[in-house]
This record gives sequence, C-alpha cells and structure tokens, in this order.
Amino acid sequence: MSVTIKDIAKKTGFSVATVSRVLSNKTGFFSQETANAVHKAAVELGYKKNMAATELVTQTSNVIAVIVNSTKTNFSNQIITGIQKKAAEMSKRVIILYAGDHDQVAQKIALTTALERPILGILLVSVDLYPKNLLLLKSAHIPFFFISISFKDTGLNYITSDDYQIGYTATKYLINHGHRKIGLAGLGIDPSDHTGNLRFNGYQQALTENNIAFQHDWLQIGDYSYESGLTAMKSYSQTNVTAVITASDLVGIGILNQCTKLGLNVPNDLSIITIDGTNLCQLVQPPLTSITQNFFQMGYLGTNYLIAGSKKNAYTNVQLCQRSSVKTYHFKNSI
Amino acid sequence: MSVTIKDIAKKTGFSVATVSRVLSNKTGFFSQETANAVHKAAVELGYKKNMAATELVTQTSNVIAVIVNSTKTNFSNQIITGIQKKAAEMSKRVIILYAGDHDQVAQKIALTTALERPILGILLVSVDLYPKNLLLLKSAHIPFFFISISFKDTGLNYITSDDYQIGYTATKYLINHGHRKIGLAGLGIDPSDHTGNLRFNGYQQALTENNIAFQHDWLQIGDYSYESGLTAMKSYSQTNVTAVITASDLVGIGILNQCTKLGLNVPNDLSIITIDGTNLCQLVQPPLTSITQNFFQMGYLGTNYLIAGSKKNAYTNVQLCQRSSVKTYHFKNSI
DNA sequence: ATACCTTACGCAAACGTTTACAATAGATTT
DNA sequence: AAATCTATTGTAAACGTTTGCGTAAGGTAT
Repeated sequence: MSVTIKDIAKKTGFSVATVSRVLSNKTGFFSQETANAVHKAAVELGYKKNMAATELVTQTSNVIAVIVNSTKTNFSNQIITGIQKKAAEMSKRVIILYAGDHDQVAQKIALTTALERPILGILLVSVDLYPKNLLLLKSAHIPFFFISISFKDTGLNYITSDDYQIGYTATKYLINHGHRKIGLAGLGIDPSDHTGNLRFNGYQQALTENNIAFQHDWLQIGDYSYESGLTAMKSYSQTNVTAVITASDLVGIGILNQCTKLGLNVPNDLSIITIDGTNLCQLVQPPLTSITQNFFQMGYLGTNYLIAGSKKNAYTNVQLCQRSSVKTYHFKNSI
Repeated sequence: MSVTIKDIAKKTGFSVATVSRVLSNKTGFFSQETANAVHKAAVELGYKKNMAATELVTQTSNVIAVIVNSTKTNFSNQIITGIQKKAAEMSKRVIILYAGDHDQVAQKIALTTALERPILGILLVSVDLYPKNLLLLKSAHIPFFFISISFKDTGLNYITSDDYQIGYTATKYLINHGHRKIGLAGLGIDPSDHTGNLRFNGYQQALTENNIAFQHDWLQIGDYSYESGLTAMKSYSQTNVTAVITASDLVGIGILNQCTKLGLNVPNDLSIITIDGTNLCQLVQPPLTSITQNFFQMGYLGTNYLIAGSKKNAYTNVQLCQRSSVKTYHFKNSI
C-alpha cells in the first residue's frame, strides 16, 4: 500500500534496521554515504513515516494533547499559541481536543481520544473535569497539567494567575481612584468556582483594608459570560456602586452594553475594570481598563512544566492596563 | 506495563482473539456470557485500548484532523462546533491542529502531524496551503476537504459561502437604503485572494446594475484584520463614501473605531455592513448590520462531505442581519 | 445415519517500526 | 601476531491489536 521502510531497504540494499536508524537519526550508527542513499530513496519513493507503528513499539510519542473548553471566553487562543511555541522549541507536536461546554460526555470523548494512544502528556486549558473523568485521567498514568484554572486541596498541578491578587489589585486600583462603592460581577462563589472564590477574597481583603463595608448587592454572581454582564448591570442600576470589577472581558462588555441601554455612560456614570485583558478590550468603546493575564506565558510555561514533570503549581504575573473605562474621583466617594 | 487484551485473555481464560472481538463488538462472534465476562475483566483491570496498535493493523482510524489558522478572525470556533457535531453523530473523533498564521513551516508541521498516522481525513478550515504543502497533502492519498475558502480552477473541493453573492447582496442592500457611494474594505483583489476577488466582482456587478460608476478609492485593500479597518478608514475620510462593506467583522470594528477617533458617527456619518456576522457584531456599539455566514453549517456539512468522499464544491447560505450600523437615505444620495 | 449449518472460539500472521544483540571488517594497540 | 576496539550493518523479537482460517460441538435437514 503506502511506502514503508521495507521499500526503502529493498531499493537501497540495506536492511530495514539501517534504514530506520538513518531515518530516526540515530547518529553514530551509519555512515554519511548510507544516510545519503537512504534519504534519496525516501524522497524518491515519497516515504511517509507511520507514527502508529513507532508509537506502538516505543510506547511514547512526541505529541501533547491539549484539551480546551468550547470556549465561551476567548483567551484560549493565546494560551494555545504559547503552548505551540514551547512545543515547537522542544520539537513536540500538539493536537487540540474540544471538550464541549460543561458537557460530561464530550469531555469524556476528548479525554479518551487523547488517552487511547501513546501520548507525551495532556494539558487541560481551563477545563474543570467531572469527577469520573478525573479518575479516568489519573488512572492512565500519563502526565497532565492544568492551565488557567486552580483547585483547592486536590493534588492537581496547575499554572494560572494569582486570582486572589487579581481581586485585590483590581479593587485597590478602584479605591485609589476614589471609588468606595465597588461591585464584583460575573463569577461564582460556591465551592465549585475556586477562581471566583479567590477573586472575591482578594476583593474583600482590599475593601476591609480600606474600611469599606461590603454590601451584598455589590456582588452579582454569574458564569463569566456576556449574558452574566447584561443581567448583572440590571441589578447594579438599583444600587449605588460607582465602579465594577468584571470577571471576564465578556462580562465587562455585557455591563458596558447594558449601560448603554440604560442610558448610562461609562466611565462617567459607572467605571469598569475587567479581568482578562484580551483584545476585546480594545475593540469596544470606551476601551476597557483591565487586569491583563499573561495567557501566552501560561501556555508556554505550562508546557514546560508538563514536559519537565513538575509537581508544583505556578502563577503568572498580571498587568494592569489602563484604558478609558475608569473615572477618577479626586474626593473620596464617601458613603 | 499498561493492561492489554492479553491480560484480559489471561484473566478470563479466553484467547486474545475472542477478547478483541468482544471489545470491538464484532457481533455474532461471541456469546453474551463471554461478552459479560470480558467486559467485567476489562473494567476491573482498567483496560484502555491502544489505538496505535489498532491503527497499525487496520490502516485506518476514526479520527478526523482539522487544520486551522491561528485565527485572526474568530469564526473558526463555530465551524469547529459544526464539525464536532457531525463527527459525534457518526461516532468519529476529531483532533485540531494549528497551522500558525501564514507560516509555511508551522503549516507543514501541522500537516505532517496529521499525515504521519492513519487518519480518516483532513478538514482544512480557511487555510490556504503553500504549494509545497499542497503537494504533500495530495501525495498522501488521504481524503481532504476545504472549509470557508474557495479556489479557482484547482481541483480542490471546498464548502464556503458564495462570496460573489455576498458582495452583491451587501452592495444591493446599501443601494436599496439610498447609498450611492459605497466602499469595500479589508480584502485583497490579487489572484491569491480568491475570496476577495469574488466579493469584489459581486460588488461591482451590483454597482453596474444600478448605474453607479466605481471609483478606485472606494476599494481599500487589506487582510481581513482589525488593523486593515483602521487604516482603510483613514483613507475613506478623504473620500465621499457614505457606506462601506467590510470584509470581516474585525475590519468593520476597525472602521467603526477609527470613525470614533475621527469624530465621525456610525451610522449617521458613515454606514457599515460587515461580512461574517460573528458575535462581535453585537458586542460593539452600534451593533453592526451584517451578512452573516452559516459557519456552523459549513463545519457540519463539510464533515459530511469529507466522510462521504464528495468530489463537488458546496455553498452555504448567508443571511442578512439588520442591526444598527446602516442609515437609510430616503432620497438617492446622488453624485 | 449422513451431510450440512451455525455458533463460539483459538491459532497465527500481519501491520511498520525500533532496538538489543550479534556479526563483520578494518584499524589500533599491545 | 594476537588482542582489542570501532564503525557499520544485519537478524529477529517486540509492541498490541485485528482477522482469515481452522475446528469442535451441537443442531437441523435429509
């Protein structure tokens, strides 16, 4: 059928062993002449390696599987770019698997697609595995690493931003700009949303340090989606907040657009600082001030940790990008 | 090392042949009792199939490789969702490979990653292969199908929108709303951009039919990017156009934001109709009227055609979505 | 009773590689 | 001259699965 090393062996007169050694570049096992002859024959015959055979015998491969959510939010591209970069540097290949969106079955399919072949390791980009699927993953004894998600007390390793720090920094920034009534929108604080909890804790800490009493209607929970932003803003219009921290850029834009509908101006009537800092921030008017996560680096370093077999968690730095969605009050906007 | 059918065979007392037949469900070759015993043993041992072995012997697999560009534009997600849907229906798996952005090497890596293992077929999502890589693909004798891209006179099969129709429809729409000076921005008209050519032709046809003489500064070429939109608008501000058709949503938003910088109002000073109609259109203010492509269906049907081995090209329907970026002139906006 | 199916299973080859081990020839050392 | 080393190549086993072919037991038709 298709051309194999056996064909090359026949054509060149060498054994398949020699051909294999040349083709997989096991230096020191062949002469330059031999190598030339083999390579020449290979291109003439249009040889293409059959990785299935290689993976079968070596029980490893150079491909990293990346599992991503059918991305509501849009930062996965940056993470994947980082992954690709590092992978290319270490001459690894990467394949990407979509795990749907909170879809247990799709998640399992993606996982088994990865697991049922020899693979270097698995990178899980902001996917929260269902318990059953986590068991499946663990039982495979294949290295894995989570990116852009964190967990409490599980032994799982991840790289992400320091979400407590994010919550704290965003809040502090707003306070420094004279805000005292600050909302937090679009995330969850039940145990399943660890990220949400951390950000909320950082937010509360900053409030407390500045003697601001948290009011419960400042927190509008949600699922990081545009729609979360829209509905959150409806609630805020009944409150006295002057600024809100949004859990994702989409939430921020939801807030922004709901403001427009309500006849409110950003930043004059309401300030927004958003978490993520993807290019969406610069697409809307006004451009949104953001706590920008270093998604590229998450992917880059995460890949590195996966390959190195790191057993520790890591955090990437965030950066505050001032744009035009936060108003400065020179007097304290008191109670 | 990991558990194989041999282990199951040992445990159950059957031969590997029988175990294999049970596990791959070759009905008619085993009794129900046997099947139960085998399945029981399989879960007890934590058996996981080694696809490399299967693919090696069968020389096929149930995985479809999807190659995408490191997506400047953001419609790939919708296409991929469509692909996943159809694939799931036909119990195929899909893996996604990023081909970088106009990066010949990355493209080749993605291609060989797919090619060097048995695979059902390859879907190329809006990627324009370099000639060398196209040769590589063709020589592999693996089915492939292009999505969201079209070609002139090559024997390549694709599914996409009818780009001539898109150009025509958008132009006609603007004319019907009283516009006579209509720009087209963000695409190319050299031979390498076949999509751009088709849209331009449709645009010209609509102008001609309505006795409008095309002026060369109405066309601002570009590469479908946000930046293309920004620079195009700088040029338009020196012209008399009242409306522009943008080659992608990002181009549209670029135009929109440049208008803001220039102190121009959309749609009062300039109307925009954009091609693609992704969710970006609803994120900006004003929401952009669009020619919306059915990306989901492209993915869905494209997958179907790939599996069916279709040798024909196909076109999906587009839909005009009125939003708020086009102003209606009740008098003809004459020369 | 014979011939013929059917059902259920095992044997063994095959897929295309890699690699441990063995072998050869020539070069170098003693 | 013998011993040892080095460079190059070959032989064959192994990876885990699928599947054509063979076979044995039991059933059914004649």
